[in-house]
Amino acid sequence: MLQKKLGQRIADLRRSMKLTQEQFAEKLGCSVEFISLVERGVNAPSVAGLEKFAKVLKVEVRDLFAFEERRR
Amino acid sequence: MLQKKLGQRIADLRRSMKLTQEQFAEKLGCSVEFISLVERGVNAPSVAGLEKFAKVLKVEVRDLFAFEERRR
DNA sequence: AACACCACGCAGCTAAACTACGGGTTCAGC
DNA sequence: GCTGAACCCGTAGTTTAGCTGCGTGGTGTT
Repeated sequence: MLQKKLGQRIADLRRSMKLTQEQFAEKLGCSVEFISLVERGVNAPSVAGLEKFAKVLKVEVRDLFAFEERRR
Repeated sequence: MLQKKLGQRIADLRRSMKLTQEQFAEKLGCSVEFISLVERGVNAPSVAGLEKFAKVLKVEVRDLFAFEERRR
């Protein structure tokens, strides 16, 4: 379930950067297929991978999990 | 590098809950050795693992990465 | 028609997540 | 100065899942 939300979040961030999955994959140095898996929540990147994702998306790692309740 | 900080953070949270590594492992349903590896930054838990860690530590997943610069 | 973007299944490799055992250190208390 | 609790750390092993590649097919747009 976490993976699904994480994927959604990543897809949203990618789109907000106006990147296609292919361009995103190139910047990340990984395959397009993997991006697809991650965004659909089938797979989740490793912690090392999260670091790369965050870097390309220009956010902090913890922001990738910022879908959790926006309390306060 | 991320793993090291993550491990530190997890160790801190565990101690603040007054748990030994052994008690922590039991609650998590994993081995003590793995806890040690994670806290020292040798290994990082999978995303599914992060979910469990967060649950036991009673924090959100993103709080596990809340060591990043407290800027602004 | 053709192309861009993406979902999705299948099959595979390999790195790393995770376990088990055993020895060694530090520190507190008795 | 022994004992036990809590932890580090090395080695070696199993299994999972992170990640790739290829191929198909769908939708929308020009």
